[in-house]
Amino acid sequence: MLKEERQAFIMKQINLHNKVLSTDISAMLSISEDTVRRDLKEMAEEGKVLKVHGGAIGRSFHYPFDEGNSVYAQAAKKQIAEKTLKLLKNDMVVLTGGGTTMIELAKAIPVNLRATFFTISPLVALQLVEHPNLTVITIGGQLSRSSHIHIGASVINQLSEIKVDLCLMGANGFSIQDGMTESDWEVVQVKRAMLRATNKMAILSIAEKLNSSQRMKVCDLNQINYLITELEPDNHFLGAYQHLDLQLF
Amino acid sequence: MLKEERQAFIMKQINLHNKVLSTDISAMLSISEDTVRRDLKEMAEEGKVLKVHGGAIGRSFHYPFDEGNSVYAQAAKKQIAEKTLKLLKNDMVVLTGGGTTMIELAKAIPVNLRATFFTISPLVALQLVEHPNLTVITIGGQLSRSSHIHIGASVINQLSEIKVDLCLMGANGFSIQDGMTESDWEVVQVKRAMLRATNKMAILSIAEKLNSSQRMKVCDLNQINYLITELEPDNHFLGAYQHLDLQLF
DNA sequence: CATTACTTTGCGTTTTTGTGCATGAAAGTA
DNA sequence: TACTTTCATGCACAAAAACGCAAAGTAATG
Repeated sequence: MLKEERQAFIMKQINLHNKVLSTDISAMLSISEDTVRRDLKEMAEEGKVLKVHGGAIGRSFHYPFDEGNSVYAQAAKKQIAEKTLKLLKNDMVVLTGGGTTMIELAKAIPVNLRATFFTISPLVALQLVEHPNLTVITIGGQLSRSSHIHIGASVINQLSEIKVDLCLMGANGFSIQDGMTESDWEVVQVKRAMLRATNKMAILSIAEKLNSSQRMKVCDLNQINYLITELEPDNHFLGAYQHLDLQLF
Repeated sequence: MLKEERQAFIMKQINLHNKVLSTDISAMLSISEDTVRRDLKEMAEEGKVLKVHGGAIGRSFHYPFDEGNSVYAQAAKKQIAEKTLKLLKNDMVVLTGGGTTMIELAKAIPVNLRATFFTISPLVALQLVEHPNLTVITIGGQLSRSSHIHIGASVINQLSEIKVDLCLMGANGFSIQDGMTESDWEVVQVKRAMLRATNKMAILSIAEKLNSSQRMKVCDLNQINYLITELEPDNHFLGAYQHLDLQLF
């Protein structure tokens, strides 16, 4: 049997079932597992499949929307993501919100981090689950059309039943006078519930959003433990926040 | 024997079997393998065949993987999606699984449909929420790395609390003998819970997956109300399913 | 017809490629 | 932790390809 035939067969199986086990292919084609593994390795190098322990899975599931890097201030958000990594330790339980900054963080997480992530954002969940050592749990509920996060009573209810080490979220409005603010009532409810579900709260925000306010208050600044921006902590722009009981990154 | 003759013969064999082995041709025509190799090399340079170690394969063989949209059998899946639309009525409550076919369905839903969709797939949820008149509710839980759907006890628990009009899901294995089958135990559990949560069950599957079985059984065919494939209902390939208490589309 | 130039073919040798097996390392699992 | 499965690596062997070369065939020309 030709190598190409075998690989075509494997490809077909993957397209059909989204995954193959080396042992299965080996049995089906009566060839050694070594050969299968070498085929999978080759196909993986060509980008046709994703090799995993025990076999391979299709690549088509690899998140279709993430092409086209049209994220606003992406460079800054990547910087923020890098800084945030310092807060993440092995075996932590983390809760995250949504937003493009959080997506950047999800991408930036090192592959060897072993942790559990709760998230209310399906996008973040899909990004996180690409990491082999993360357990990803989506807090489900009604999906908000505008913010692409889960909202509603069911989300708040589920959040009331967990307690995590660290919560990461973005901020819509953030200022000394008004604390953390939002424009959407539903989102406010969810963020408050997230606040109650965590020991430590970190806000990831580009500096541009600081000193701005929205209509509805989420919480006071004293409830925030960490503030992570793309600026250096001693930047004069952050002056107003440097004396607070709030760690800058 | 003339070179043209030989190459015509080789071409015929390739059209017939999609591949040739150098040794076979050599034996059949009583010429040296070198000559065959040289012929194949020449034909490959003209683009007539694809030369591989051990022989050659038809052009149509290797190509399909590289070209086009990376979703397997997307045309068929779009057809399935179109047919499925007939089952959807305004104000319905629908539950969906995951998979590329379901994504295609989510894309194909008309903008004016007003309905509520529960789904265990974050990808499907994100696609559905683009439609202005749909309410989208994600059944959250642990996100499966391999299938990108939510699995686990929490999912099953949430499913036990809802009752929907129609459930749409894909099938990994589907046959008269074994019913609907899956290869992943967790997925089996979730699918069974989905079955319990719905009044009507529709299976969306490309015909290629019919008459194939996986290791674990989800349910018998009599629990399925609709089977939607890309084929016409009276297609002879579906013969075995035409007499069942199961509506074909 | 003979000569020349060129192409095709087969054969022997060397290189490359593909496959299976053994071993120890790594990853996953109970 | 201990145990099993899977993986990577090196090795041996076989199959196939590439290469050079010589023999045989082909065509053109004087």
